[in-house]
Amino acid sequence: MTGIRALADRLNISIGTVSRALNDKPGVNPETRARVLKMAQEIGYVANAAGRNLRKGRTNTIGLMIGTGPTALGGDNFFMAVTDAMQRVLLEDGIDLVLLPVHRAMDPVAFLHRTLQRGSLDGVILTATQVDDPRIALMARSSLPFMTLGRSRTPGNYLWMDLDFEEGARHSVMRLAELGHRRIAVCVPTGDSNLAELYRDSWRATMGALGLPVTDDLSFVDDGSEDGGARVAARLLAQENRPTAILMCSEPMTSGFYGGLLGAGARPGADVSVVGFRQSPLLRHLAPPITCFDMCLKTLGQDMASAILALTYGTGGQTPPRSGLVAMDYVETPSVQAIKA
Amino acid sequence: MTGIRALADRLNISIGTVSRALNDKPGVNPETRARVLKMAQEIGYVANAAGRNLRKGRTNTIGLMIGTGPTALGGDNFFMAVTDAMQRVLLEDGIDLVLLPVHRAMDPVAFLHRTLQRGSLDGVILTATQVDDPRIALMARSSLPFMTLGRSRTPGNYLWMDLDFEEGARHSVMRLAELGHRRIAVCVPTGDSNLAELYRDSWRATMGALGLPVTDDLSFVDDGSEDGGARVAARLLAQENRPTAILMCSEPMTSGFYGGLLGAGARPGADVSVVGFRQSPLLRHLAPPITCFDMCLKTLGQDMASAILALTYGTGGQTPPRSGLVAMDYVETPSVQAIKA
DNA sequence: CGCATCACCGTAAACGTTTACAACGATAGG
DNA sequence: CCTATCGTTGTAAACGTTTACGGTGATGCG
Repeated sequence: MTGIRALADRLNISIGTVSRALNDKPGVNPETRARVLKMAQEIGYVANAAGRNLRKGRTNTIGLMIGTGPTALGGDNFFMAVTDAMQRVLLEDGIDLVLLPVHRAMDPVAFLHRTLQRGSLDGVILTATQVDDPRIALMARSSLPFMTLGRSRTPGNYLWMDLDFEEGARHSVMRLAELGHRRIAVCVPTGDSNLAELYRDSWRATMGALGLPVTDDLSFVDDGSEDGGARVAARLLAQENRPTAILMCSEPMTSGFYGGLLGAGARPGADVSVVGFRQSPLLRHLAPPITCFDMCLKTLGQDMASAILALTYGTGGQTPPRSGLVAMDYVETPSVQAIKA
Repeated sequence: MTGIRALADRLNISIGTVSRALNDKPGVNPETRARVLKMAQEIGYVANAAGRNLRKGRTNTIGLMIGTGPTALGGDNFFMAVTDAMQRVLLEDGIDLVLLPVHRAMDPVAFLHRTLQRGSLDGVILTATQVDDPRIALMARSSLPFMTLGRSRTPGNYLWMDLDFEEGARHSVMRLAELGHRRIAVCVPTGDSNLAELYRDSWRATMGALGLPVTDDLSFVDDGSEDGGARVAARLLAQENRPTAILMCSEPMTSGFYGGLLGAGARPGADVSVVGFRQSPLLRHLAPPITCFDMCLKTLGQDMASAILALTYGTGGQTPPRSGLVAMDYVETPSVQAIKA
């Protein structure tokens, strides 16, 4: 004798009434309801998850698919900051978050497919979206609510939220041009990250609009590690007609790039202006401090949590959440300096 | 018509046989089994989680209870490193990991109690154990397998794994004494963390054994932030009979302590020897580099995952996992220097 | 009084799976 | 031929909950 049965027996009423009382359904005597709630509190009854899930066809669980390793979105603890804020909102509604980590050897699509089939999720959040991401098509076919952190070029109208790094790249280039820079480089990690792709596209477009050169030797690519960043520094310094500024799109690479410059006797800021992407513990102690974007990851996480909640559990009443970009503030430091006339 | 029923109908056999075939139960014709598996693969059938959970009374899910915020164990991305390694092992057995984050305003015990009652977990891993942790008694009463990352003084024989920071403190003190230091301080964050408690106890015991002074002015406590570390530096420098060395037990505090020293014109290493705890991105760019312990978090995560798997799903055959400490390597840098004779 | 309405409650079906049990035909042994 | 055994399969109960449905007594109204 366990579960709701035990509770009902102890009160000498039926399990139906107990269930109605606990779930705030109409048609139960207020006095009876009070007795049920009191007894439930007393014996610490909580509805069994599997039974409820099976009957209601919903699990109160949202899946968060993340990549792992150095090339994960933003690297470092970007992810923790967003996740923490998300969980805080989800918990208020009693919704669990389960991590779906994708490691190098796994096929993300097959993994996601299996997970969907198990029916243990009410909704899904995809992160680390690729330029052309087959997971989006899979989700769309699945009829399960989902959204993405980051955009993809996969067509279809799904819900996404993203940081406005296109505006970030545009603003950085314009500011550097204002300071007299003409050879402004960009650096992205290898891989298929849509973030990197859009960032570089925006750099290219802005450079073109300003009549600045957009040549291959201004576009650096290496793996998204500190070593990769150091190699980029070496390659940049080796050019006879050096870029005077660079936009970095990866935190570890930014750190490594700094190290590469300093190791070769070049001064960040004075010799090569550097714009990073996100402030992070990894970069906080760079000297000079890195120019980068101040992004409110807490807001991003909260907004995403609210959005997936509305999408998944929302009654038709409220307005559906809209896709959108969250702005970032460009914070300039001596890592960006004017060209000496 | 959905689920296993659809699969059975398509093959014109009963759902019982299908289930037996999929679960490798004996008593099913090999040819039939092959047909079932093939068809399952073809239509992408995966057993519904809720149905299976309800029937089998197990959920293939392990809960990981974590603190959040700056005082979380090890701060920074210590947690991510361990979790990532854990998940990799769990995934191989098809076990999910669900995060149970505890925020400041929540009562961890009530939260854990509710979660247990829901019956959605097969096992639990507790982290950030307090000196006297009521969650351990709760788990022990629950008859659910559990283990902890970190020890507590709560009696009872439960399974735990931990980093051997007692040995770390002991080794650090002995090494500093060998270098001529006599006034060796220790710094821990405020709060009830058992890690900090044991660390300081070990410092005290080793100091005593070596006949070195153990006075209150050698024991610093402040909140576990960078600001807290900076305040400790100020207080230390203000003493007339300054400590010549200090053991730091928190990453952010170590970073702040460095900043405090440098801001006051004191040189880490030359003026005050500093031993950190863990190498991390936050500390990687300190100058001089910080002396600290090299701990293999990947191994720790894997060991913990294997242990909780054995404890939760293990057949009686294998030997039960044992509690234990994982060793750390003391890596000395110029942040620790000998006393000038 | 007869009937309809109402508030409240109990009953039982349903969710999708696993598994104990029964059933069946085939084979073997007496 | 009868029976026992074996291999394979079908049947149905069970897991714990939610909820549609029907039932019951009380109340209101004509």
